[in-house]
Amino acid sequence: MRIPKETFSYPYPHPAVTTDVVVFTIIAGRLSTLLVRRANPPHQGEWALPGGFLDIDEDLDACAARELAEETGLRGVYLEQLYTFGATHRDPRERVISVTYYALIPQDSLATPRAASDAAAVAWHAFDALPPLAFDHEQIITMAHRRLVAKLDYSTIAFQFMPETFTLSELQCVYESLLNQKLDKRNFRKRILSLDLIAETGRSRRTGNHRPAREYRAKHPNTVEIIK
Amino acid sequence: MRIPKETFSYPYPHPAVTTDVVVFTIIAGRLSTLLVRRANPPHQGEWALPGGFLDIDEDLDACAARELAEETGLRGVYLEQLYTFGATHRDPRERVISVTYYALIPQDSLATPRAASDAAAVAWHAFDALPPLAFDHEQIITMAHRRLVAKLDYSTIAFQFMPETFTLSELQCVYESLLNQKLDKRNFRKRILSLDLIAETGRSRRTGNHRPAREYRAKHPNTVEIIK
DNA sequence: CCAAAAGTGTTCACCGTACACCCATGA
DNA sequence: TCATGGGTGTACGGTGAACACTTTTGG
Repeated sequence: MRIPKETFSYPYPHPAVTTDVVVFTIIAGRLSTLLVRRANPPHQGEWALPGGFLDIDEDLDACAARELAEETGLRGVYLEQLYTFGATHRDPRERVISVTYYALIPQDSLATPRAASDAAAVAWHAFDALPPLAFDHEQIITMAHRRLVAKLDYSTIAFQFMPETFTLSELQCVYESLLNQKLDKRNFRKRILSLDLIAETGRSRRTGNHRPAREYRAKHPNTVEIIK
Repeated sequence: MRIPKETFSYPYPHPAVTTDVVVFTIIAGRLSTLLVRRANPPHQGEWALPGGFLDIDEDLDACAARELAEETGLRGVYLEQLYTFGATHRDPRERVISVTYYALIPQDSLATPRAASDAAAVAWHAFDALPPLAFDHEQIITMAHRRLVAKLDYSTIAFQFMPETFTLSELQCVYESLLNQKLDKRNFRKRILSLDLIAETGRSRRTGNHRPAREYRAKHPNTVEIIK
């Protein structure tokens, strides 16, 4: 028995629209990205960005947030539109316009990626050891990384990688991972504290055979401020 | 006699995709934007950004460049993707995703805007005296302006407003229009010359009852460099 | 008492800012 | 000779970069 398929008709051709999300976090001190292994053609078996088709009555931001939630279970994280990719043959099936986003999630958060229906697997990959990627997704990740690094020194975007409480050494470690260089401890602390954006919790962290570190929290955890 | 209309069908609904372009220039020392008066509903008779539907086999950048050329006759000008707007009811006809761009064209260039088929009129409007705009186009222009101003102090984007040759006073005037504040002449010249991005042509401009100004040209007229 | 990371100040070079007068030309 | 915009140098303060030792804890 054949079920008659519903179709949607237009007087001129329409492209498909998707959102794809570059999800960054820091795992064991290394910048990492969430990738899904494609279950279906095209590019079956290759790694790709999480993403999917826009529902016809869904806002773009909502679509990206939904894709992110489906893959990681996380809600309320930092999500920002990156760029829109629309080269004519970037997807062999049909014309696809991809509105891309990037998301930052706190380091070592219990983000347990779960494979969605159309993915064979989901996994974190270190940014400096990415596998070959489907479609134009390598280009997208490269652009996301450049944007992230650029925002480091005129915004407080790095705080989005921190859990509720953290130490200055942990924060410095995040900056060092992103910039891929060592920073001077005294200058770093001076600069961060002068921003007046974090406060001591009064507690301290004991994490080994050494002096405990003071614990801090962001004063405005849900906002990214532009500096200067 | 009825001509049978061709239609295009899809198994799930597709949004329409347009590009809209915020065209900036400087006219008589004032930042100005190109607007078209809509000939058809919706928002008939209101001012809107130039733009139109993406051809199914046309790259996004090409679509924006084509719209720009159709309205102004200009080719090869600076064009950069701005943001993608896709709120569900931003267009009452159907779901429309707008990939927006902004363009910068040299001041007082002979850009003779000509009304395209779907526009009743085309005109330059001073940025600080814009009329009410159709759709969400005011929001788009506001974002374009913020981006432009932000890029002023970490890139050489302002050179895109200059014709082939120009004087330092003209360049300073462009900065002052965009920043909406007066700048110190000596500091401005020192800063610009230290970038080593412009060269004297050897000629000078005589434009009144006063000392003629030295004429300069950009060393790399078609590139926007990031400073620092 | 030893190992390991936390915490702390000063010096210097460079850059952005403030500021006022002479120059070349046309009328 | 006068009106008009073109063209020039210096002094100061603030910010970013370089740099080494003491403190606190657990084992």
